[in-house]
Amino acid sequence: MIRLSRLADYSVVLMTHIAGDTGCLHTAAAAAAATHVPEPTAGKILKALSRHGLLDSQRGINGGYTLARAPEDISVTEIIAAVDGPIALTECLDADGGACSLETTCPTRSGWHKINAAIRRALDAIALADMMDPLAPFASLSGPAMGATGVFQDSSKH
Amino acid sequence: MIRLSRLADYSVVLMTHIAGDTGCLHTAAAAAAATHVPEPTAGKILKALSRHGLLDSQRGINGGYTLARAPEDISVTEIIAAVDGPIALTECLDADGGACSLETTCPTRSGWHKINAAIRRALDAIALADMMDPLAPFASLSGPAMGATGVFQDSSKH
DNA sequence: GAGAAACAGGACCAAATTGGTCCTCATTAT
DNA sequence: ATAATGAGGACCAATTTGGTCCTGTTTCTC
Repeated sequence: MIRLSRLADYSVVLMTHIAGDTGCLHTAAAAAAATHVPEPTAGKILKALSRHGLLDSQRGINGGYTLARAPEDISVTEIIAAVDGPIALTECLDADGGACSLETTCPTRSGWHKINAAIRRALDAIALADMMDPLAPFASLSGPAMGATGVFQDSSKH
Repeated sequence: MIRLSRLADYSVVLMTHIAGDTGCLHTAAAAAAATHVPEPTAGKILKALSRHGLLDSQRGINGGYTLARAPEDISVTEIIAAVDGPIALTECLDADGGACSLETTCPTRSGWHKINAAIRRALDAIALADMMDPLAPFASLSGPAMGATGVFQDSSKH
């Protein structure tokens, strides 16, 4: 129903892997092997992440990648956006939002904006660090107000 | 970054249109014309919505569609799911979740589950009625707890 | 009872997007 | 100097999406 691109998925997996061992460099080949992401694709993703400032890269022999920031300071949104471009649930929400011919009449547009913002915020609040620790997921987010909404509490069905 | 299919977008627009005039039947052709959705595609979508119990259909001459329930009782999630299938942000979250070869080792899987649930809940909470009234968007949701989180408050950037 | 208008369901095709591959260049340590 | 590694971009293949069409079936009107 809502689809995240495979590249975006890969990029989070790769970032999580690299975050799992900070302090040493990870080559593209090694990261690909560890995560089972096809190597050329992993290379492509890592380049993109580096270009967007989420990874620091070191060239030359013995080069590789490290996290540019602490895992707590990297949001899932940033990772996905680096690979896939910015959030846009529907076409008319894209960048300049000009393409939609229904612009003036479309009664749902403002509704989509709200939904878009809601999802963006949900993802913004999740840091790479939260993806790494399956036992205490999103504990850092569960302040009193947040916890009360239930939005971040996993459904028992899952 | 996160993409909703065009069909899903159309389906919400169509539902909103029909919800705008309950009590009279809307033919596929008329709804298509009013919303500027290509007619054959609109027909396809309306059939799907009807099949999933979101619309009631009346056959024969003078036939058409009406809402099966009140706009307040139809969630955006249902509409999208009727057209696109159930939410699944990443492949490994799909139905039986068997396809992912990293299943046992993948450190991000539980993280995705959480994100998936969060987004699902955000959408579940939004009813068709909320899409129709751009001036008081999601007012019904803004109970004290919900309002406090800010999740549903539109960013000022938008 | 016949015909027209509308939905039901599914087959099918075209095109856009995605994602994967490869090639060449730049950088750096040994 | 050479080998290993990242940077960047061109390119191709295939999946997915979305749009069209055709053949029923139902029901109202004349």
